[in-house]
Amino acid sequence: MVGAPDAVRFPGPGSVYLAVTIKDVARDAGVSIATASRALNRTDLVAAETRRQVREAAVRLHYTPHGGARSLITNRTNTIGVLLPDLYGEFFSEVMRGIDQTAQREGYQCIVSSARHSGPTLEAALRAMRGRVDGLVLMSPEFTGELSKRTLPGGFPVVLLNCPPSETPHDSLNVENYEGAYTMVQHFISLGHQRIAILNGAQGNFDAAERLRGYRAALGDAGIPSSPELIVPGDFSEAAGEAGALQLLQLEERPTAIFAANDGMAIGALSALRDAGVRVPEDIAIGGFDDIPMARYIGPALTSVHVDISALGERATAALLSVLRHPGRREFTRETAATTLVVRRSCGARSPQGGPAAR
Amino acid sequence: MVGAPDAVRFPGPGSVYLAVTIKDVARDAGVSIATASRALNRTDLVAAETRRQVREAAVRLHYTPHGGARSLITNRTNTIGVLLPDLYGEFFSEVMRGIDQTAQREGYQCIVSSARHSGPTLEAALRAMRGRVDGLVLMSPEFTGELSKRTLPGGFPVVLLNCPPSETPHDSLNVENYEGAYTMVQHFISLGHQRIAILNGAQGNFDAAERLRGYRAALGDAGIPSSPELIVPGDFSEAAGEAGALQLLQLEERPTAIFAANDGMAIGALSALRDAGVRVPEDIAIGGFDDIPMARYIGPALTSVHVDISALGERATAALLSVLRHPGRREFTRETAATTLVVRRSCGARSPQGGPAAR
DNA sequence: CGGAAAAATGCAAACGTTTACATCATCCCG
DNA sequence: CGGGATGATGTAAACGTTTGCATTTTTCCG
Repeated sequence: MVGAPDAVRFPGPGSVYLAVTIKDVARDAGVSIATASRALNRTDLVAAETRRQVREAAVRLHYTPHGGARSLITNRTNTIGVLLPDLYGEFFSEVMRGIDQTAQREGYQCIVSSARHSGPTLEAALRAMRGRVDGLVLMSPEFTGELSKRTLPGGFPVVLLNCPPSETPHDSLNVENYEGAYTMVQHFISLGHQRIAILNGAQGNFDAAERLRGYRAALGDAGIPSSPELIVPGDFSEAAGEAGALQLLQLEERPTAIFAANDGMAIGALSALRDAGVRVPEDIAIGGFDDIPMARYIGPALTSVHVDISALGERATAALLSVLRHPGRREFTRETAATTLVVRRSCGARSPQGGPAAR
Repeated sequence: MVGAPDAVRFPGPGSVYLAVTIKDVARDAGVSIATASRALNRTDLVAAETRRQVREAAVRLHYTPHGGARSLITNRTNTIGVLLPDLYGEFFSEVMRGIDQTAQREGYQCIVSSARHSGPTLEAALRAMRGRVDGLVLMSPEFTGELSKRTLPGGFPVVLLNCPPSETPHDSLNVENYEGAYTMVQHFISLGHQRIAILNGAQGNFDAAERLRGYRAALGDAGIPSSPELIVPGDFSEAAGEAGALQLLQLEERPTAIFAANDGMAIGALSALRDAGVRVPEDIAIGGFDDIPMARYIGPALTSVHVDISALGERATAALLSVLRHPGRREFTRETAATTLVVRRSCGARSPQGGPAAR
């Protein structure tokens, strides 16, 4: 151990601790900066003994490469940005799990930011990330092609997750919302239900719109007229589910089944019905969407449209990493994630199977 | 609009899109780099007209400052690192929400990483973040002072969230696990319960250990002998709660109350009891810990030890930012987050109040 | 032992910023 | 009209890396 690092980085409002640079390591190991760099990275270009010394010095001095400086020269940050609409509930925690897992496995970090839905904030978040990330996983049901033009440098690698389809040059991955909702409602119909309500998702939300479309189509195809009072607005929150269910209970002619556009609202609705003394599924059947891990544990166990949520994150990230690795390619993929109906007690089907095993 | 950017950054395995630098902006606006930089940052040093031109050029060219280059010279990244033990469930999503919200409000980004619990991976994650962040929020029930020594440069700003207490020079914030558990069990006792079981958290987890300690103390102080078969191991998952409850049902003398060390396990236990035809709270009372947002919506509504989860993230982040802003200071704070018992139906108390209003 | 090839290492440029300092233009006041 | 103060802008150094190229050292073979 030769000398102390030569520079004590001072209270620039960021940090106080003494910054040890590769220069310090080099000096300590008695080699040049270049050799130190090589010894720490592609180990084949340097003599074994030298490498050992450099490594030891690095450990001893607690050397940390300065990510910024490195990315400056290599033109890559090894970081992906993740932009989520908001960080509520189990759904997003699952998506993040998939993203982070995949990114980490491939040696990437994640910068995550959740945008309150307004356009300007989304834009601000996007701006703040540019220059710090190699690519973006963007999950925003309000994302438009126009916004893309305005905020993303042309050709910047982006994967759109659950965004409205647009003609923008990006890869995309979408849940089969329409199909899932259709199947769920069809299932209700096959059980004999005719009066089926929907707790709708947030206004202007693409997923919500698609699920509503599936609901309508299933009714239409079965020749069941849809009645407006059975379509109640919501926002994906438990509270909205509760409120929506109460509203439906007020109707002269109550629905016999309720399709909630996500599990959170289904759970809220279940709670409201329980409080009101309405039996599920005997009096009213309930179905949700997403099949969050908890769905199987609540009472009664929730019938839901299963989405492999963490796989969503994994696939989006994998797609992004693939773009990062093969930058020449200019084909834009449009993937979809299939859904499966998981029948449990809440819908009143006679012999509920378990559905996909829980994680 | 004068010219195209002079450099097309090429497929360094990171990115393809053409990188526009401040140099391009300067040329386009007909000024020097320095003036461009000033116009984009501290606006007072430059003539109004010049500023306008530079700004326009920046917008027109989709200029993005290179975060790395900037941090190189300013010695701050405006980014904080967040290290979470794992990304399961609503708890972490809530914590993240608090962290991200606070960070964003103060102009900081978050790099988040979840570490599988083994020591080496935690260390790797820590290493990967160094040099990219100004400070760290570290949530790891396995974090030890020894590990700190080995991985963190001396004086690096870190806030420990729910970590085992240690003598390391860092700020820390801990939930009052002991007190919360004590209160919960005491509540059971006040309701007349004598045979109270606990579904314990993960082995080696500090929070879990503290909650168990509170459980034991409450029993001891009430003169109730604790019996080993009422202490069942778990890991904070719903599945573990289910399994644990089943195990308790096998006992010759069943418990009359179950304290689950977190809400996830409580929900798993509820599910098991429901399937077994055991009524809650009449036959067995149940209490949880954390009071995740969903706790009030499940059936029966879950009595739980309320923790303001997102506030946990907020406070930790605020503490970190405060350190970043006042680097001279060498006092290390040890904050605790109080808990409150929220009585709902699952514990069988006669007149459950609502507890803190749900968000 | 000589010399060429191979291996190891060093030198220096470059990455995109910010900023201290120097320079230049402008203004104001005597 | 002169000159100092002020304001606007430019020049260049520095931040910590990586890497092409030059240089030195080692190895190997005849």
